[in-house]
Formats: sequence, C-alpha cells, structure tokens
Amino acid sequence: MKTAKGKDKVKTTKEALKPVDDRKVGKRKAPAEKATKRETRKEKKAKKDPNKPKRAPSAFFVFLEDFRVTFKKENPNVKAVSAVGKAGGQKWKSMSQAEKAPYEEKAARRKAEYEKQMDAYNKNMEEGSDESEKSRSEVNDEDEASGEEELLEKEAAGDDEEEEEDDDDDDDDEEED
DNA sequence: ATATTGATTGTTTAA
DNA sequence: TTAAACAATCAATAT
Repeated sequence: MKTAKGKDKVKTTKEALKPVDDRKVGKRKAPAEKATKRETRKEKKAKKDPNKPKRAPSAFFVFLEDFRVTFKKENPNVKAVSAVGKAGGQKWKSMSQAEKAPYEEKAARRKAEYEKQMDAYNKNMEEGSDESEKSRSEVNDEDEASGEEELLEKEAAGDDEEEEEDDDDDDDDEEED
C-alpha cells in the first residue's frame, strides 16, 4: 500500500525529541556481509504466504510478551529490543519452574494452535496445488468467518492438580545411543 | 522507503 | 545428535 505521502504522523525531524536511553542503539556491528544466515531467511524467492503460520512462541516468548509491557511501563524511555531481551532473559532464569509453568501452559496451548493452523495451511496448499497458494480462503480482511469456533475453554480454576513435576530428581533415561 | 539488525531463550527442523 | 534458524519487538541503521 502506499503510505501516502501526506503527513500522516509526524515523525522524523523529531529524533532528538526523546533521549535514547540505550546508547547501544547507536552503534551496531559493522556491515556484515550479506546473507549472514540462510540469506536472512528469504532474501529472494520470498514466498509470501499470507496464511502461513509462524512458529509457535515458546514459553519464554509468551512471558516476554507480558514482560515487555511491564518493562516498557517502568522504562518508557528505553526503546531497545535488546534491553527487554536481556532483562527478560535474566528474569526468566530467575523464575522457578512453578512460575514459568503458566507460561509453558500458555505456550503449549499456542503450539496446538500452531499445529492446527499448519494443518489448515497444508490443506489449502494441497487444494490449490496448481495455483499459487491462497486460493480462496482469506480474502477479506474484514471478517473471515471460518466457522471454526470451538475449544478454548478456559478453566482457569485449577480444579485438580495433575502430575506435578517435582524437580526431585528424575534420573531416568538419559539419551544415548 | 524497505530490509535488516540487535538480544533474549525455547522450539523446531535439517543434515 | 548437533547446530543453526527462527519466533516477537521497535527503533535505528544500511542499502
């Protein structure tokens, strides 16, 4: 789309308006050679799949989503992804498994969703084999009533405790060949 | 203007 | 099994 050229949002010319707390944001590494890893994902041949689901966020990322909000709330001046990343990772390691549990559960939930999306994605691909992906689904960005509204029953109330993983010591099997 | 980088850890896939 | 890519984010830098 065209971002139009009018002055949608005032930007630029105001860079010095807010001080950058992260001084790290001023010095990036040298211009690395192009294609650092896998051509940066998709340097060319970018298969733009609108319905292609991205990987499921791990528990850490789920936690980060919340953490970022909190972090930014307490550090509105800090605007550097690295700052949140470092702080988040640090705290993450500081948390015990019990605290990470809810995040893992959420992550697992998202993982299932990812699989579901992937399934639908693969299905679509199979159908429009000769045609580019995206054959009919997804067209209106207004309301894509798929008609699959089920599951998602939040039983937040822990009624029963399943197996609680006591990190006592589980030395059962160690991978080996 | 667009693409990429930076930084974290966890998952996932390729070889 | 090992290793590397990629998942989100947002401003800044690179092209």
